[in-house]
Amino acid sequence: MTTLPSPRQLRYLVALAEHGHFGRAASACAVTQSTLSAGIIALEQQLDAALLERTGAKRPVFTPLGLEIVARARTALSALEAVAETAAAAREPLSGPLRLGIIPTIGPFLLPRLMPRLRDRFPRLKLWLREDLTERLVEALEGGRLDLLLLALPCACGDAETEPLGMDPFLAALPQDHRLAARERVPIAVLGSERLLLLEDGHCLREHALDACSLPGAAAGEPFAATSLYTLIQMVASGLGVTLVPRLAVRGGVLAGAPVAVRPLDREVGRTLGLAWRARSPRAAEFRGLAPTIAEAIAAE
Amino acid sequence: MTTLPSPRQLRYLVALAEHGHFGRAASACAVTQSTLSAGIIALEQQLDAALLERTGAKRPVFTPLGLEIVARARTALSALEAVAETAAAAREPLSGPLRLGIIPTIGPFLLPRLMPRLRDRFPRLKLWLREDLTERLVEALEGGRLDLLLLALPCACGDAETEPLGMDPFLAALPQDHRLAARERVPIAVLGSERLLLLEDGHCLREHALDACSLPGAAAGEPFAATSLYTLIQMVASGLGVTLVPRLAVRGGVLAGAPVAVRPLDREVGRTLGLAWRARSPRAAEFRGLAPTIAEAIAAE
DNA sequence: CGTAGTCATCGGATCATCCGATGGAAATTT
DNA sequence: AAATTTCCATCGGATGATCCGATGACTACG
Repeated sequence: MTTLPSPRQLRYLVALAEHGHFGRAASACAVTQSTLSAGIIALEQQLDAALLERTGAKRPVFTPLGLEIVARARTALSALEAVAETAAAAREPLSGPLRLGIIPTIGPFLLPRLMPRLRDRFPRLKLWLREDLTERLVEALEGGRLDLLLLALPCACGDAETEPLGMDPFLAALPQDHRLAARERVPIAVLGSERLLLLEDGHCLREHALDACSLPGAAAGEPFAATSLYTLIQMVASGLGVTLVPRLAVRGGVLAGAPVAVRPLDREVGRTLGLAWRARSPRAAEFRGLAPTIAEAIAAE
Repeated sequence: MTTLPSPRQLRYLVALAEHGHFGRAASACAVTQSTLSAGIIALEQQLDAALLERTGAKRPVFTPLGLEIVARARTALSALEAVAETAAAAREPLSGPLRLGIIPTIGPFLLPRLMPRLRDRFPRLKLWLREDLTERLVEALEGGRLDLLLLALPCACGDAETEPLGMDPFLAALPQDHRLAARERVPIAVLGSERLLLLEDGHCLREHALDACSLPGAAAGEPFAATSLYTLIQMVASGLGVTLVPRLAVRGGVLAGAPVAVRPLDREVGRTLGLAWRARSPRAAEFRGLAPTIAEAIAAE
């Protein structure tokens, strides 16, 4: 059985790598510079490895091995944190800080109904919200800067674990005087011959809507891409074309009195909303426990 | 910044889970029972979590949370070990114990040429060999019981990292008096109408050979599956049918004087031999350094 | 009722870690 | 060129964590 490096010393090393300065790294660890310096030296002795180039340079310079060790130290430290977090999560589930990422085509429309429910059922939960495109949210999730994502499935979310929450059907949004507005339901087939407006690239809603209509991506005229669902609706109201909006957004008030008619499609298509989290997160069980409440908010009128 | 659990106490906990007995776990950790007991209690207090059911039972019983914590403690400990191992590997690369798994259609034929080369170039390397089917080797690799695999690609080796070492072409093996033995090269197309003998299920060589001939798996008569390349050759010698053998095995002496003719095929097909290791292994760089030597042994006459 | 087995607790010794002060080298200023 | 500043390494002494051996408490079993 080999002797394991001390987590404290690993923390010193990681802090030193982050700050590039003994003194600042020391105060970040709430110890004196001498302690941190001695800790690094002791670590180098225990590992029998040169981590820093001791050339008397102004700033500490890491050897290649040193950088490698720093990377492994980071993962070891977060694995240790996971032990403590698992215990903390079991102590009082669904409490404490939770960093939630939401895509822009869900957030503004769902949160007004979701937040009161969450405050009601999990009063000790402290939600930190961040709204961004799927791709960036997934990056932040994998980087550990977010704990949980609320987005539209399927998505390229790597090795994250996902849980579907419910269907969000698409509705056709038309200018009020459009000839199709007279019909009870809009056939998907005719959309291909209309001027179909979409969100700009990067919004998953764009791809999901095209998929739903079985249209190729190129069919969408690029100059008419909107930057948000609100502006998209305004464009429809101006008679520039038609679009698909998620029912969630309509219920969330995206129309806001604009002269736009929404009609169901002749075949129910839509997107599936879902949660995503790091598969190895100590709080995975908690997140699953959150799902019913969110699903309820999605299904609510 | 949260307070991290002590690795020592985590080790106590894991040992207790493994031995199910305070005294034996303690001696496994080279401490007294009292130390281990106190360590577990201190860990429970620091985590503020009940890990054991303290019912005065004969054997320690873990709570569900306790088992979860044990699992996370294991990964945290191995992450810490990885730090130390990275330093050790950098100190003297390609030395120390290396647990190598090899599939049966490579091992007996390559090792006689490989081992002297390894002893020559890496005299401090201590090889532990295990021969088994691909599937079990991959299991052992992921379970940490093996460090490195030598097998035929492509294989379902999960998230392991692989490095190709070289091509091992297939040759047709025929009874010496077989009519095809008179030809310089054997056309792949005619093999479908011959009685094709293969290794039994589980050997990757079986699938790779069928793939090479673009034959469906069902085409192989099950009653004629052999358990090793040696017995397969004996079956060919007895006139039961024909087969494909890797050139590596022929050069390794699999024929052993049997009345069997080997002929190249009309199109060069074969399998790719390669190495596989856990992507996060601290010794990944070492393993890559091993590849040229093995490739040389494969390519050698 | 006594014995064996097992885990928890206690007192005292030991060792790792920490801090403040100081040393010494390089960069910067005067 | 000398003085000053900045920065990292080292030292001595205080503190706290960890360890051990002995002992206590509980259960199981004959």
